[in-house]
Amino acid sequence: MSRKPMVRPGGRSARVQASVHAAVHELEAELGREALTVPLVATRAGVTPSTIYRRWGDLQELLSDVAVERLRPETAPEDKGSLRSDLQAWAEQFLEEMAAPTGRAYIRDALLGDPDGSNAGQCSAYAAEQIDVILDRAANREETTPDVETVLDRVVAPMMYRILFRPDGLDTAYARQLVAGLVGSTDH
Amino acid sequence: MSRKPMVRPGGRSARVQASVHAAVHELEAELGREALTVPLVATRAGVTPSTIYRRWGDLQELLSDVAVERLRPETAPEDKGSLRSDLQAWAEQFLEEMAAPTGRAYIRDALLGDPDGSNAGQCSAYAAEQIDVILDRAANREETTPDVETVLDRVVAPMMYRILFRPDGLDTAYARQLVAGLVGSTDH
DNA sequence: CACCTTAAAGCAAATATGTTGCTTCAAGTG
DNA sequence: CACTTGAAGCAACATATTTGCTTTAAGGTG
Repeated sequence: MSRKPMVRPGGRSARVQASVHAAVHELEAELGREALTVPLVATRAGVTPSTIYRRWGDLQELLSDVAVERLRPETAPEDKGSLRSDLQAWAEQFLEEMAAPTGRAYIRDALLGDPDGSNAGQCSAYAAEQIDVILDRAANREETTPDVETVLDRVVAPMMYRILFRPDGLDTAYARQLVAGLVGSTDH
Repeated sequence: MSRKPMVRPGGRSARVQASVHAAVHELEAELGREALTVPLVATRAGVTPSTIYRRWGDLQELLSDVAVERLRPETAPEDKGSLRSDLQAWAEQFLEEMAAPTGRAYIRDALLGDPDGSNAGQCSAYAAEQIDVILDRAANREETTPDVETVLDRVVAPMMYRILFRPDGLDTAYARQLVAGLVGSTDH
């Protein structure tokens, strides 16, 4: 981790980090992502620009941090009673969130200001965690389950690919179809 | 297409575009991608910075253009005699090129400076074209073939996902395995 | 082939952003 | 309650970006 926080918790650094993140959120909401600049964020956060430059390097790395924070899932995936329906529900929600303009912007930001790939890795880890929960549940029900890597390849990757490279005509049916293709061919 | 060329071909604009692109290539080779700035590129290209700002908007959009140009495949995929071996050879080469540091940088650039997604779409279109050639050939041999979308989902997307989100431990075996999984389950 | 028309390029001044050395502050340590 | 130390503030400086206006040359017209 190049320049990341590693904050003395509770101290001044922590307060600065919090107010900078908050400023980004506010300004994104008020002016839109395009209008953000480091000096602007700094002013809103009540901090000098050089503080931001020294801690984050540049706007992209800051936005990348904020984006990853926002991409962290907030709730465990819902229990729908079977592997297939759990996965479908999760995939549909994932696609809905990520394919929306806001979601796409966060993904791009997370990827962009990420010299060493750690933020991108974090995003993938979040998805893997959620899938893990679903697969564990299925295993406890004695269902046959694919492994996490396979779900990433067959469900998450295609959705992400389309979100990033071919953003048109994505809908929840696509997510269902991917899951059906996987679970259908796995548990015969 | 927001601000793109739309050049009177052969005219001054075309020369400027060519010399700017050339300058980017030279400077990337000499100083590395990190060191590029608009004024630097402008000077090398023998052009004023405002020309670049007006035509491309900013450095990222310029680099995105250049990156897409470089991601264009140069040769048709090799004919290895069967769908499976054609796809495996193509996928291996694709993964090798794209997972290398240079390739990763181009993909990132292409995605990043791409407000409307047209450059990213172009990348995907390149892959689709190559796959199309392979599938046509296979169809002429009377092989059973998946459609292009399926190959994108099952082969290209997983490779891209890992390149972008989990760049570690990628090798050509992974590409082979993806193709085997697809062709195995398709032409039984 | 001279003469318009019109995008696009050049130029330069004004503005905004990013960088750096040095000073000051305050959280944790003995 | 000093003392140490990483992080923040400040200010001067260096670069990069934007903008209004002028000039150039490509392509069309009579």
